[in-house]
Amino acid sequence: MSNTLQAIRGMNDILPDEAERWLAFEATVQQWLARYGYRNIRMPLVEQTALFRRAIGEVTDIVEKEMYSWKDELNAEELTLRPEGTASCVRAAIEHSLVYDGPKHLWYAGPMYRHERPQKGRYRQFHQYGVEALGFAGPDVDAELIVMCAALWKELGLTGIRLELNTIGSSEERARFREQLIKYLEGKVESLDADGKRRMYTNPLRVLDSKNPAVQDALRDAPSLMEHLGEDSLRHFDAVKSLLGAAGVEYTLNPRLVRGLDYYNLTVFEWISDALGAQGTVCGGGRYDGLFAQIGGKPTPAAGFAMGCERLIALVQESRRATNVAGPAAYIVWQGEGTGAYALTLAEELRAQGLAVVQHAGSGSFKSQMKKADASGAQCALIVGEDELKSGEVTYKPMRRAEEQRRVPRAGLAALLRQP
RNA sequence: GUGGCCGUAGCUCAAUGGUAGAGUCCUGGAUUGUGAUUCCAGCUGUUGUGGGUUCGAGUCCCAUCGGCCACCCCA
Repeated sequence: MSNTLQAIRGMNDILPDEAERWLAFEATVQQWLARYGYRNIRMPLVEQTALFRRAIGEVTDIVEKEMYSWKDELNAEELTLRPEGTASCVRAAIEHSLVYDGPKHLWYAGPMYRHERPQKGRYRQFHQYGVEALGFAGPDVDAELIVMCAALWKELGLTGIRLELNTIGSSEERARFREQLIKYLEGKVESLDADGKRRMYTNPLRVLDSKNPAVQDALRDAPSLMEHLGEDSLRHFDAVKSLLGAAGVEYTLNPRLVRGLDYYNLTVFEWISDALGAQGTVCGGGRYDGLFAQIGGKPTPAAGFAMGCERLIALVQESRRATNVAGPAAYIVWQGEGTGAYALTLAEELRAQGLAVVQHAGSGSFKSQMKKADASGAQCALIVGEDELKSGEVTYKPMRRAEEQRRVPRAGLAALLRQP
């Protein structure tokens, strides 16, 4: 394709058939958010690079190799296309003192950008819904966030999504554990793979998450984070677990779940499906009490999660038999001297009464117009010819049920079209 | 970023190294203004792109772009 332009790798066009599924999905999600009292916030797609470096962490995969960053020569600013939404959301909350008069429930949606090798369910531009509870310290919020996810899966008709849960304690507890872990890893250097060696000092907790069997073998006697947690952290986690139990939400504890962004503490979770291949995480989040202070705000507890639209819509599509999109109420077929204006005003009249009406556009024989009417999925064809024009009528021809066509006066058409 | 498989008509796919095809879609027709079935006819290609080997390349080789799968990572 030397001569033709195509979309950037990993950035997809969403064509009408699929876009309609997106609209249905988003309508469901937004109603669900409203029921939980979350309010919308919209942030720019571009932020200062420093925001993500500080929020997500210097040695995370996202910051190390996945960000679309560049220098805007016009203002000598280092900018980045957002790889996730939480950092922007918290930045906005600090900038506008959103939690000054109390905690806030917020949600946002939109594209995120990560320069990874594309794969099904993993794109360079992908879309998330993010849900953030800012200013709430208690475990009840963690539990509510998780419970509301479960409710959404149910509403979307999704089954087979499992919840993995863990606690990673406070940053102090993690720091102490980190030292112990590094000491342990130093004794096992020969058994680590390249990735493990690289991460040993920069991000040793992620070494625990390795899928390499040899590495896992070497980790058999590694110290566990859970044993390094203090009473407060354990109590918080117990409260989350017991609330989930009360709500009937099942989970599996995954002590190796540490998540890829540095800002998390205490509760972390992922919702995972096995129906999507290797990109099975459909939603992930947790508590991030340190983030506000980390990017220059007043210390403020917070928790949230993000879910991936592409992956969820793929699941919905798989689990639900294809719902046929409703066509317009009518397709106007017109032919003959002066019928164009008659058809146009008829269409506008019906639309003004809330009906979806497609008027045939362009040339085409009568037969081909009828074919288009059928292909549009319209409930009926409205035929306007010179005869109808003269008498001020319209020929009404139902297309989805066995019923004879008939001439009807223009006046009562809207009511007729509304009948099931 | 690493490794593997793949790329032919709008779509789904054929074609021993020897003339690029089918189905579908689309367009027109089967008595004047009637769709979805049927019948007839027609349109559709720089075989992703660029090189190379060969008398001859969709087919073999190299590069490149794109897709899929796994790793990695996460939504």
